[in-house]
Amino acid sequence: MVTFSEENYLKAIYHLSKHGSVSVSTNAIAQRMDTKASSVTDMIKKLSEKDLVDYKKYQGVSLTESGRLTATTVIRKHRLWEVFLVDKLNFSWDEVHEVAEQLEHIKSEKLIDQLDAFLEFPTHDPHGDPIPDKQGNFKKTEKMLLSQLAEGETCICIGVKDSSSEFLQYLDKHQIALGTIIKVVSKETFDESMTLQINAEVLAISKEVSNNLFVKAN
Amino acid sequence: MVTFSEENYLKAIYHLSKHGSVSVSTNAIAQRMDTKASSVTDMIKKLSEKDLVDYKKYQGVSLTESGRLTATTVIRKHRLWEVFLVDKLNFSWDEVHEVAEQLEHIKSEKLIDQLDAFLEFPTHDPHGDPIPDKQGNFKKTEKMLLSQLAEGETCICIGVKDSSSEFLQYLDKHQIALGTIIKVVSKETFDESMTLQINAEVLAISKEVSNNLFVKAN
DNA sequence: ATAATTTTTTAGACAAGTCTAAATTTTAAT
DNA sequence: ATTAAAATTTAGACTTGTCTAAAAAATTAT
Repeated sequence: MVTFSEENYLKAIYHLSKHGSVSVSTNAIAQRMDTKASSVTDMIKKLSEKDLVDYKKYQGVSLTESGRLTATTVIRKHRLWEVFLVDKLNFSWDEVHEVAEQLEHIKSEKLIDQLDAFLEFPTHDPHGDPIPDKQGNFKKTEKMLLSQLAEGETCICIGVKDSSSEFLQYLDKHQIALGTIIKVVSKETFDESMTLQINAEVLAISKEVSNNLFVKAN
Repeated sequence: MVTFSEENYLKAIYHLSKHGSVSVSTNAIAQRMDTKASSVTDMIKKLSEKDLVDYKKYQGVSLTESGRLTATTVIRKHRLWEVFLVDKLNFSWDEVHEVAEQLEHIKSEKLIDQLDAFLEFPTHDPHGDPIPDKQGNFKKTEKMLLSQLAEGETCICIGVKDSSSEFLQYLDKHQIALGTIIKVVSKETFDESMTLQINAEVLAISKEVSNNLFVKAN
């Protein structure tokens, strides 16, 4: 039995860890969940006890396979309910979040399976975020160059085409690493330059950069 | 802010007190909620503090107007969700309760208003129980048992008294569902059996069946 | 490399909701 | 009207999830 609170922590860890890959700091979780670091430590211990996260003191946490599945199931439920609220109950896209935060914790596999069918197996929620399947898989998004993205799209850095040390140093300097989430804020047509948002920072890049960075669309 | 637990207590008190009129004993609540009398006393104090019940030590509790409205709102939500589960998500009558017990606590006035409209303002849940309006008023129901009808009368199936899965499966097998129109073709006095017309079919039933099917005379 | 700062954890506390066991009040029985 | 039985409440404890304040570890800066 996973409690509401535990589900919320797992969801937060999932989001902070870019789909459960990297490990997440106590403070990051506390900030995201608007709670205290000490509360996070307490909860992490419980999650660890239940084998939902891997945890070593002072080393941050990461989701176990079981924790990841729990998190994606909650996200799946949240997004399916959002579709329901918008498509069937005439909610506007900005009203759904609060209610979906409650509905996502309802426990019934049949409920969510039937809801999925009733909504005709939607692939994205009203905010455009993808809805994972029952196994927690998001539809395969393939490797592409950053330059291929359109304005507003978000992606994850998964590699470089040019692996010269100059380029790598450039990336390092601008805090772009493997797993970094990059959002394309704007894109100029005439020189193919872009403005990116990386964490809280804004960065302008040339086409030489965007043509040499492999990303995975979100 | 009323908690899930408080809502469950108010609902129990409402049901035990026949629509909030008479006062209810601690033990009766404990028995219905499958909890201990001491826990009930503790909770009653909290509810009394919040002016949801009137309470004098050793004298039992009764709902205040505010408590009654909270209780009927929960019952309204429960029953609307049951209709949703059966009508839209293909749940059978006997599967809905557990899930509705969770859904009834979701807090959103808009959600329940829109759900009501989406379901086209149902007056009864799948068990034939009436759905109160927003003010907590139940529509005067002419609900009766099929066995009370005379030969030649027609009615609409609105619910079951016996909700065992055996009975529900029997009904299912013979194409009797919510909203099914039933005509009493003949009625035997000696064993109270009946012959019904359902759609184009004719069906003979025993008094065990007619005594457990709620209908609304047409 | 040591000191200063930040992050994380621990210790101890609190509210909600529950429990057991004991005390108190009410009700029923003689 | 007393006594026995039943119902109810109190007292003290436990769990979950949170907090503050202090201690410990890790990181950063000098």
